[in-house]
Formats: sequence, structure tokens, C-alpha cells
Amino acid sequence: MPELPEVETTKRGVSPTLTRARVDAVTVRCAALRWPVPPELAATLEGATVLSVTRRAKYLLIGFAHGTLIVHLGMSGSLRFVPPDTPPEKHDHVDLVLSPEGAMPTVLRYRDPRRFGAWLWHAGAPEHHPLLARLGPEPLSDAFGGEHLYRVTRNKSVAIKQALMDNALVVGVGNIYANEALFHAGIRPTRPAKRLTRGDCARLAETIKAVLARAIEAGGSSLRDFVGAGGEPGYFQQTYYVYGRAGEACRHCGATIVAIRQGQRSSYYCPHCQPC
DNA sequence: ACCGGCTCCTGAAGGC
DNA sequence: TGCCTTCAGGAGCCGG
Repeated sequence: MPELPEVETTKRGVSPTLTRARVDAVTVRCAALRWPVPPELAATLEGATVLSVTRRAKYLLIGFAHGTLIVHLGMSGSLRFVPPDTPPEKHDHVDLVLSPEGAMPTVLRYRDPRRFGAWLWHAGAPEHHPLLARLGPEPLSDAFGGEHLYRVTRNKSVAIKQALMDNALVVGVGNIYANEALFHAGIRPTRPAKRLTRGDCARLAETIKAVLARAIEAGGSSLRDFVGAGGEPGYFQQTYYVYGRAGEACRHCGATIVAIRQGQRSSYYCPHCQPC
């Protein structure tokens, strides 16, 4: 499932080819994503040139002179380049046929089996789009840190694990990295957010940054997958300390990792390393 | 303002 | 062996 590191890796992978490329054609085979792909998307993009590829939270922002293409990978979405005339496979929902600057035509192909992703168009500045306007700070930016985390959790009785996944507080911390960061900070996911001390928040903010930065670094090695017609781009298996390890031994102390449910999500923790 | 629950969808996993 | 059921998950949205 694409978390922020996968989206960042995807951005870095597609950006060199996509930037300054001209969109020659847009094929939407299935418009039924999380929200309908706008019917006029093809007419809007055809003939236009990509000016920039950026990321905000888990949204990829493909900038044009007249607006922004907003792409979200949802749970199972992926982007890759394929040669022109490559037959689409099941779940290949959208193609951008591109003439990259100084290179042969190629196709940016979007696959998304579960169709939780999104392809949207926004004519104004992307930061004013309703989906982006109320987002919290980027976790790897200086705007996010212990002080911010402390301040925004003071009135939150919700569990810290759920607070971390609230995009209004901080973006890009999904289920996997919320669990992992809490483990490394020694904080149990069920603790009410407002019960975290300044020190807890400082430690937790640092482990969030470290865990995400490390995953992005690991993702760099998969960038080669973007250039060929090859396999799945950007997703990388890492060694997790708690996520998905219910019943297994803690890598630090050997205690048995516990799984619980919090707000329709799986949480995992070590009862010894995360005492409360 | 806050918070819990629902929802979209399909592949994978589990049970008999 | 195979079919049927259950479940996970990002995150917006709605109702209390």
C-alpha cells in the first residue's frame, strides 16, 4: 500500500521523464476511481506541457500552465512507463501518452486494482483545492516537530495512533509508519494523545521523521523500475519492527507483539517496549 | 470542535 | 482441491 515514501519515490521516478513532456493523448479506460475521473480530462490535457511534478501529502501534483493534475495512488495504485502500443492489462485504468523532451514517445500508465485512487483536475492553485487546503504540515519539513505535535494534541482525547493518521495534524503518516514510529518512540498506540508529554512528542516527531526518511532512502534503489517496461514501480519491502508481526517476538526484547483494532485499523505494539 | 463509524473495491487468506 | 466468506486498508464524509 503506497505510504508517503512510496509516493515520494514514485514522484522522483516519473519526474525526469514527465517534466517538460507534452501530453499527446489521454486514455481513461475506467473512470470509476474513488471519485469519477472528470470526463473532460482528456480534452483539458491533450496538447499541454507538464511544467512540474511535486508532492503534497500523498497527492502527486502534475503542474500545467492552466492547472494541476492531482493524482492519488490510494491503496493499490501505481504509475509506470510502458512503450507506446503496449496492450493494457486488467486494472490499467488511465494512460498519458507523452512526448518527453528529447526522447521517444512513451506512455505513463496508471494501474489500481482496488480503485481507491484518484485522478482529478484543478484549474486554480493546487493548495486551494478542497482536498489540499486543510492539510497539516509535511512530516519531513521543519514545520513539523515535537512542539507542533505537542500543541495540536493538547485537546485530543483520541488515541495517539489515530491522531497521527489525522491529516489535519500531520500528513503522510499511514498505518504502517504510525505503528513503527510509536514503537521506536516507546509509546503505546492507545495512549490518549493529550497525555503525551513534551518529551514524548519530541521523541515521537523524531522517530516519524527517521522512519519516513529511511524508507524513502530505501526506495531510491527501486527507481530503475520506472525506466523500462518492467515490473511494479517503487514499492519496497522493509523490515518492520511491529507492523504485521502479531504473535512474533519483539526484535528488541523478545516479548510477543500484540495486535489490536483502533478505528477500523490494525495496530501492533510490544507490551514491554511500549508500556503505556 | 471532536470523534466514531461507514464507504468505495478487489486480492488474499482462511475455513470447511 | 475448490468454493465461499471474511477481511484489510487511505482517507473523505457524515451523523451524533
